Amino acid sequence: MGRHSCCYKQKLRKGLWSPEEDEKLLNYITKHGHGCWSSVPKLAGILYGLQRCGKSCRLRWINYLRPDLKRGAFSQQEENSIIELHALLGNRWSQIAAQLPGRTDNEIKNLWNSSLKKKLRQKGIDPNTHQPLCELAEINDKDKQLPADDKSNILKKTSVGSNEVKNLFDDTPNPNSIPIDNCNYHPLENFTSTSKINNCFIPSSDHMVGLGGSYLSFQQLNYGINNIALSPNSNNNNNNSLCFIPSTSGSNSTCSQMMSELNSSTMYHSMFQTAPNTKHINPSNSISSGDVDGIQNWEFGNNNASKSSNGSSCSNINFIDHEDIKWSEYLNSTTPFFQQQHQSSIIYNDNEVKQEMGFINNRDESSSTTIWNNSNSHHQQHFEGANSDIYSNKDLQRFSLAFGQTL
DNA sequence: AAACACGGCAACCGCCCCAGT
DNA sequence: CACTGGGGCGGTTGCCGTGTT
Repeated sequence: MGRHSCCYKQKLRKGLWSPEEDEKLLNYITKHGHGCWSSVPKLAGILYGLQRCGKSCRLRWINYLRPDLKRGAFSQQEENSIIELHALLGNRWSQIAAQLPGRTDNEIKNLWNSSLKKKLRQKGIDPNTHQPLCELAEINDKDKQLPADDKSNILKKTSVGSNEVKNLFDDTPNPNSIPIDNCNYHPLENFTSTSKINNCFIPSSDHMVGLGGSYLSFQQLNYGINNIALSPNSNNNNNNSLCFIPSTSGSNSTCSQMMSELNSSTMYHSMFQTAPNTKHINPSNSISSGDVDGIQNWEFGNNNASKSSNGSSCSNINFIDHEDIKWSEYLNSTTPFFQQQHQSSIIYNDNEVKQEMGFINNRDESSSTTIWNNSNSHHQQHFEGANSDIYSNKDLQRFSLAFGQTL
């Protein structure tokens, strides 16, 4: 390709900017604005004798001269935010920078490459996947062992059934797994090579008065969702994001509240609203807004038998039948997670899910976003200004199976 | 004191996307 | 529809200061 056209000009300087050059560029942009960057060197060259190409001027302005830049070292909070955002967005430095006022993508990229990556590795976390290093090693080993046919048939193996579902909630070591010292986490074999979505963004139910539970249950989710956002990560096919968006048309205040919280969540916007290629999927038939309080009953299956949870009867609403929601057509062609067929009506109640999944909801901030990371340690990290739960890969896999039945 | 290693950082390079023609 | 140029982005390079041997 060669150098950019604007740099073919003769006598254009390269390398570090001198204070004099900074002053020339600053004076020019202060008085005239930058406008078309390619014209900056022409005009600034005439007016101030600046001998730089447009690209160089743009970079210098954005990364150094811009008046709204925050100087100095990154705070611990900023570092944490970068790590968390990187887990969601990958190497989309500009999008990460958009969430950190006064910081540039270049700055963040440098920090990541020089410091944060090492810190994560020291903690035993792979900086690319944000998963435990031992888990990754095991996944890779397993993938190498899988014959091609097995890989292509993995989804068939995960077709919904009580036993399979139960297995998904089983964290006990796989007897066939490769032992790794000091690693007590064993990935879910059926999903390791088909994971396409690494983040699942689920609105919180902190304000779900009367529904019980301080986290979003399947039934609540199922009731309130009529929109899905998928945010493919072009840089990392295994780090896509998915969001269940609550109904905005439902008559109940819970859904409105959830939507309001979603809209005020910077995390949500960074993941979906500002992310390129985000697809919002509106089902052709929205979910009817029935009596929320009526959805108290809920059946769940296990290896032995189905049983009912507490609550009154629930004859009208169980899971939304997948035929009522036309997500499946789309999702079938989007992510293997949702290629599962609607085969059973296994549903878990809140306590069952909470217990089985080991969620320990000890959030002490009423308005925070919580991330359960990929490990089974239930480590939580908090964001400000949001009120949502983000479940990542492993947990999403479990959710997905359950949702797969309804989609 | 000199050589070397390392980390932080600024800037460049190459590519992609998109609007205009 | 194809081409072109500008803007933007992520990867990479190389300089420089500091610490270590």
